[in-house]
Amino acid sequence: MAVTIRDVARRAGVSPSTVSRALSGKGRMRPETRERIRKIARELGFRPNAHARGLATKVTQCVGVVIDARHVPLEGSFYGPVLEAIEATLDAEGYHVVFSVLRKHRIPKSVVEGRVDGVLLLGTDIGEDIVMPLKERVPVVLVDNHLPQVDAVVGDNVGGARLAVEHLISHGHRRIAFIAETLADLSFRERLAGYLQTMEERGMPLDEGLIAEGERGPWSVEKAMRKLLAQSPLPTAIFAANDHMAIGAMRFLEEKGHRVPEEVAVVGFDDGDLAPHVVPPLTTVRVSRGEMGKVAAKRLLELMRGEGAGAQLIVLSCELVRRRSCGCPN
Amino acid sequence: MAVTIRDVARRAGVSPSTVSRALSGKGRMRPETRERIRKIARELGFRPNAHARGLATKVTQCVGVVIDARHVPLEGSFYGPVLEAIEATLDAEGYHVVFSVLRKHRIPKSVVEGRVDGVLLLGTDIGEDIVMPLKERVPVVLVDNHLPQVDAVVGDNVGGARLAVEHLISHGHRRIAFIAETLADLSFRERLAGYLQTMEERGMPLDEGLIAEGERGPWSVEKAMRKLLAQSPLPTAIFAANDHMAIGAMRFLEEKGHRVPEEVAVVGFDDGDLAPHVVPPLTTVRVSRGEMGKVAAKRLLELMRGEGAGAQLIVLSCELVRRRSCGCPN
DNA sequence: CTGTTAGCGCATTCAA
DNA sequence: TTGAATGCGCTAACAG
Repeated sequence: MAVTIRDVARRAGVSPSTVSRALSGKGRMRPETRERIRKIARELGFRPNAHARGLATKVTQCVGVVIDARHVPLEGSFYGPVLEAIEATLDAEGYHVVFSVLRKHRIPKSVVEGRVDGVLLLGTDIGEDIVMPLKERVPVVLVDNHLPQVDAVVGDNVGGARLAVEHLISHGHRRIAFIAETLADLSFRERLAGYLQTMEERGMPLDEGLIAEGERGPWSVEKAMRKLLAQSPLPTAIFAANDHMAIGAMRFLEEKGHRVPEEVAVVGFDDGDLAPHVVPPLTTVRVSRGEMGKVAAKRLLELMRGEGAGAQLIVLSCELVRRRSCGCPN
Repeated sequence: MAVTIRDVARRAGVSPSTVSRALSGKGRMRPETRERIRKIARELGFRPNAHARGLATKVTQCVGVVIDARHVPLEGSFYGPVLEAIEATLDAEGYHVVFSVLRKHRIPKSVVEGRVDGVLLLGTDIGEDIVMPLKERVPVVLVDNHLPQVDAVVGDNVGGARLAVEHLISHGHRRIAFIAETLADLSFRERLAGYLQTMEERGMPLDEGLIAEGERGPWSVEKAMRKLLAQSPLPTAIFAANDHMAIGAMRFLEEKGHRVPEEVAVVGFDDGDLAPHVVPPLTTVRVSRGEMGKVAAKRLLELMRGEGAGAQLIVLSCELVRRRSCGCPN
């Protein structure tokens, strides 16, 4: 059996509650006794039992990090670095991370069992049906997604898309297409909006035929690209809603004998692990995933401390990473 | 306040202890009362409080998954899919995953605070200094690493290396080099052993100059490759201890004007996310990371149930994934 | 400033 | 088969 607060108390000749106070730092007491007790606790190797403490205080010192199942099968998942940053930030404040995957849209066990003081929800496609019930029990911060009245941190999808499209325009392109796996995802719709705005502002030809949606699953790129290649004249550039689509598009173009970027330039979004390694290296929009995790964790910390009234939406700005697929040299 | 066992008891007209029995399934009781109580509990939306239960039973229903810090900064980390498989396996058994990163070789807080019933340690480089203290408190399973007297699941590094080298030999190569970031890692030493064995058995020229170790950090590939390129004649093939080294080697060779695989064939190890996407696509040795996580989780489950006396080492066999960097067509 | 008392919610004796 | 009593280890009122 591990050493308890009573052992320490006995050894120090005081009561358990005094030990509790000495260790927690709450309430006033003679500094010298406090120090003496702390020293004894250290010597005895005392470790507060998390369950006992949780039972008494109703705080767990744990936060749930739940990832939408839709994002996990993808290797090189976008969220790995986010998770790492979250863990680092939370660990520094003495919190633990309870990691889980959101399956079948059932609200996470960790929350219903009262195992966590707050929740970070990662995924672009988590709806109110799941967020609202959670939010009634613990503070919630959405990552890479947002909903009215809920705290969230997201990348600047609209701004990032503008960067991409502006860049393509600066290369002299006018017929610029947009492709996405789906427009069901909020992020992708926002990127489309950025595309649309920029095209319109810059007086580019806006054409239904230049906007193609794929579908979930392996044939997504195929479907979207077939539509684009049916256009004439062909678009001279493609802005894809994420790297995955962009890379798929490059492969497809190559197969059909179109050269990238000479005939068709391509820009992606995410700056995932693959981007620098594909051929040609992919120009893409980056939002720092580590920053995203860190900021989200910090916001949740505030919420759990009862600070920060009123939901806030934190938008992280994006940058364009120029590589070769857009037509930039070297 | 959430509904407790007492609420259910009151509603059912029985005592709290009866409810506890009904819900836990332990101890005999009239099946109809059991059902009646369970039904009421369901209606009331009763959720056992994890802390109370943990305090009473000393089981947490949590397992710690800790990843060596050395592996986390790498994007596209090898362990993402392992983590996912672990979570899925454990979740199915009602366990929660407490995720953390092993920093500065300090034994994880989650364990010292008694928050977990068992621990999965991921990382090739975790030593006895950290494993042994942990093992005294809870069952431990090592993943991708092994130590005497400790349960572990690993890929068959030796066998995998043999596969790679045999394949290169079958392409007609004789001067086959081996490179690794470091030989401090057990996995890499095992891969070297597999290389050595195969070369010797097949009567290939074994040459100190064909074995190059890099160093931790960005210059690793550079250092190892310089050594190889100083040889004459040059090796005609390179077996790299992991994909990272293999890809680096390909870039280096390309820069120096050597064509892969025509002049120098390259085979990696891991089959990470990048392998199919680099140019030429990398031939590499795969050990299923999902399987690794699943098997490790299952073993830990056994251990936590008190089954499985005596440490066991579970070796997962590898397969060679043939792509183009080895000289295979298409 | 410190000790006493009384739970937190559940599981588990032991009686009935 | 069921209920009452007790304790898991800690915190928090309230006295002293």
